[in-house]
This record gives sequence, structure tokens and C-alpha cells, in this order.
Amino acid sequence: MRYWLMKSEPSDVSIDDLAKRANKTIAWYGVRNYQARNFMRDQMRIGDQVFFYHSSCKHPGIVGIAEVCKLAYPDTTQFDSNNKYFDPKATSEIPRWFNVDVRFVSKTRLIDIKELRSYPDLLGMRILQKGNRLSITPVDPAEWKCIIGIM
DNA sequence: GCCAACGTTGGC
DNA sequence: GCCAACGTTGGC
Repeated sequence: MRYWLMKSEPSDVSIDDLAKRANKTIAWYGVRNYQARNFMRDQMRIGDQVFFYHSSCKHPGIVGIAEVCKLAYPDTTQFDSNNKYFDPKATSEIPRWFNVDVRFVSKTRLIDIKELRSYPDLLGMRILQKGNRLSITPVDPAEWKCIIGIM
């Protein structure tokens, strides 16, 4: 089982939105970066644990835990010309973008980026590197354990 | 709203 | 296949 950190803009989908959904589940649609796509498509397995991270907002940081509950399949938004994630180069025969489904596990207190930076054991996290923009990043087990420990 | 960092695009 | 230009991300 692997651990991940997945960013979402709370104005789009927040941890509360996830908790309120039917089955507490949502498709992680809208990823348009190949590296992040590959993580979902090639590496994520059912049961993988996810830190749910709020980004591009007033209080960026980890706000909850989710888990992968469905393996990657084509992101339906790529085929919808009315959707902002529409990709004219994608076809149902050759889809370009994939997403997993994630299920709500729990809310946590906000662990903001400043606090994350305050723990030496976490300084290697991808999310803390300058210029990092990847919306999905692996979290190593020691880092996961450390963060769970401070919750 | 600024702007550094980075991924993608497209002309050559 | 290089690389400049461009668009986007995301913390601040």
C-alpha cells in the first residue's frame, strides 16, 4: 500500500464537499499533468491512503484523509466540450487523462504548510520544495507516520 | 495581485 | 530535437 498527497482547491472540491457526497466518494477529475496522471494510472491501488490538501486558498495545508477506492479509468471530463477540462485531442478510443476515485476517511485539524516546514523529518517532502506544482505526489511511509503522529 | 518556477507548445 | 514564448500553478 502506498501513501499520497493530493491537492484540491477547496473552491472546487473541499474536504467537506467530499464528506457530503454520496458514498463519500468522488472521481479525481481534472488532472492535466502527465506525471500526476501516471501516478494515478500506474501506481495507485485500492486502499492507498491519501492526505487531502487544500491549495490555492487562504489556509493551504492538509485537512483530511481519504483513500483510493477505484482504480484509474478515463476521466470523463476530457470528452465533454462544455467542460473546462475538455481536451480536443482525447478520444474514447485513445483517452489521454485518467482518474481514480477516492473516498473520504476523516477530517483532521489543519496542518498548514508552515507547520509542515517546521518538522525536519518532513523537509524532503515534494510539496515543500520550491516551485513544486505537482498536484499529486507520493508520500513516503516515514513522512506519513510523522504527520499522523502530529495530528 | 505578484511573480518564481515549471510544463507545454510550436516554429525552426 | 532545440529552445523561446507562453500559460498555469500556488504560496505569499
